[in-house]
Amino acid sequence: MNTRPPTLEEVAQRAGVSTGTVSRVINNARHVSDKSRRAVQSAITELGYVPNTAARSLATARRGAVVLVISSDDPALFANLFFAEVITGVNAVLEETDLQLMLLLAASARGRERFAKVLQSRGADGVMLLALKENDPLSKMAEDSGLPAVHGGRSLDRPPQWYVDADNRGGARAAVEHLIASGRRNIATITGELDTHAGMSRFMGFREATVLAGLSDARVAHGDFSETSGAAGMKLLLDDHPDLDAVFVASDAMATGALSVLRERGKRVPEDVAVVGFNDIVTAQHTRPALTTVRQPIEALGREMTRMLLRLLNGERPTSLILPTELVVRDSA
Amino acid sequence: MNTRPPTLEEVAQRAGVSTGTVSRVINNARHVSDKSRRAVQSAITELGYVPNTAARSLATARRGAVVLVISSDDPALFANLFFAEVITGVNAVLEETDLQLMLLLAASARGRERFAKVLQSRGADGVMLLALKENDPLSKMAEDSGLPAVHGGRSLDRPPQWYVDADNRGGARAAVEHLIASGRRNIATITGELDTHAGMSRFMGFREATVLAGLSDARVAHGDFSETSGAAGMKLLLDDHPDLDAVFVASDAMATGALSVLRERGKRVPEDVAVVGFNDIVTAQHTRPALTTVRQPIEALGREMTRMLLRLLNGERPTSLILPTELVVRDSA
DNA sequence: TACAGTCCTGTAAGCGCTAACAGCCCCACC
DNA sequence: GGTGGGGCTGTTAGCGCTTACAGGACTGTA
Repeated sequence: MNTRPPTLEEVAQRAGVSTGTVSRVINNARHVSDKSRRAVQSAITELGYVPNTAARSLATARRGAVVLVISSDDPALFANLFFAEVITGVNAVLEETDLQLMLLLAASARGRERFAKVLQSRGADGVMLLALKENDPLSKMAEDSGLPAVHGGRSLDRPPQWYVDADNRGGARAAVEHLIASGRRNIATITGELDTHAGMSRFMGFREATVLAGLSDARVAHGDFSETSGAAGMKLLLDDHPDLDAVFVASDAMATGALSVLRERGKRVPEDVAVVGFNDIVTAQHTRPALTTVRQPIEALGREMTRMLLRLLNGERPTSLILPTELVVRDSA
Repeated sequence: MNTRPPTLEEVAQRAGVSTGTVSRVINNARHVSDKSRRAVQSAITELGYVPNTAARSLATARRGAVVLVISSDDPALFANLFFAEVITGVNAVLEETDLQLMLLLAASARGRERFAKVLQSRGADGVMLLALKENDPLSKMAEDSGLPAVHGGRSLDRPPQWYVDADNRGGARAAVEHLIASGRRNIATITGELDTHAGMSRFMGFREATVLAGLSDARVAHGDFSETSGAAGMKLLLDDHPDLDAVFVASDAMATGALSVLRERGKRVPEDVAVVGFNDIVTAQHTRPALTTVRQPIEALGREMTRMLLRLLNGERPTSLILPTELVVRDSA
């Protein structure tokens, strides 16, 4: 549709210097006189020259892009705006560089193939992986490729070398300590899937807080993070431990389920039973009563993953990060 | 970290053919004997060869990527999972091709600069633009670049050549007709910003439905899509038109505000006043009562934008699309 | 047998950039 | 006045692929 964009060579001609010099100016390398530099710069603006990414990539073997891979097809991942917030964080850091962001949803087999292609064809300089399940093949693929890779979250089996994660354990502990501080003594929990790092960590946090306070950690029901499993867990707990006066629920979705069971059973929240959730999903403030919960710093997760990847690309060896969580006190506890 | 990936030339050597032939096999062009083809294919799998994207881009002047640009920094855009859904749709279509998705948040000045760079450096083969405001500079930038560009949504001033939009007018009309069908006669509306295409279309839909039914279209309050403006609008309406028995609200956020005002004023929903929103944001099903609203096909929007862009890249001239909306009947009307 | 027409294949010239290399000039120092 | 060492610059060989172009090997036809 358009005329061909100007090339570096044309800039060189117009500026009356060689291509080498133009290249030096563009990459602001040393050994360029002020005179040449000025000549080149004005030639560049006059021509509206912008370096061709492909040519540069080919010559430098650097791609100028990183890829963010989202593995989970779990709609719950989206339900708390996780996705949008992570990307906002990633973008904020990348804006300061000249790296582009590529996005890949790799839940399907086709998506995994495409990821493999990107890896093999060196289509990106680095990888950020999000929402992997246990033993997710993507993790191994990334590792095998030899590209710098940063993970969001950890898996239980084999923690990745570089990751950023939220402090699930500390968050859970803070939640339970809040319950204790408000006078609760018979505290129960509904756990998430214990074969996930997050699920297990939140459970450990619960145990830590109760045991440290000299309370029982025996009121436990196991869920899978879903709303229905939260409801089921709450029923079990009420049947087995009718004396409970508080419950720490390992996800807001489960907490929503728990709240409706409590309502059915005629328990007042928080008077009879206090409830704390985890995640601060968008609907948490719209439940009745509004849900007290633990918020994860999701945008910061995106930011820090990106910063870590940049360091890796830069040849440094950063250390993995655990980001603090925050207790959001509303009405349910 | 790794040994250099195999090149096309190495494949050629191993297969005992020339690089030209290998290239033909890869791009499955004609004029390759079965024998050569097989030889090449097995060499490829043995070596684990994947074409280098940068080299191919340089040679073909095609980038193998399209960019999705999100302009708005409005968190409301995210609040209904708009973002995630669009991307899911885009990704679904892109998966069938070998195009990669680049993502750019271009709300900031820096973001706009980066967008310009992508455009100028031919960093992508095509563009999808989302959530533009009126007179958004991005729109003009895309146009000037000459790259194929598809818009999600329209602006009032100058509709883009290729766009996909939701049927705001039809959705509004269906909402109001639902109110009429359930016996309401004194129907009000709270509009969105009337300098946006969506805001104006929804208002037009309201007027169309009321006028066609021989009802008054005079009960109007103006809002800006936000929750507080919805509350303010509802107050005005109740003051000016105490006889109203239904209200069509041009966004769910505003509807949420309206609901709380109605509650304050002791109006029962839907008995005294029926309420219909627009967007079907995630919280709509958690309001009290659950909000009847108009759902936009957001994932389909992403899909269709992408399909349209593919056609454009393919040299065809598709026609712009208006996607149907759907009334989701819950408890508020 | 000669000829044109098909297929297939190899060769090589780019695509637009970077970076190593080699020169040049100029200055400082002895 | 000779020597050495910078700083600057031009030249050029790639980076790994695609794609004319120019054959060569066949086939079918005259």
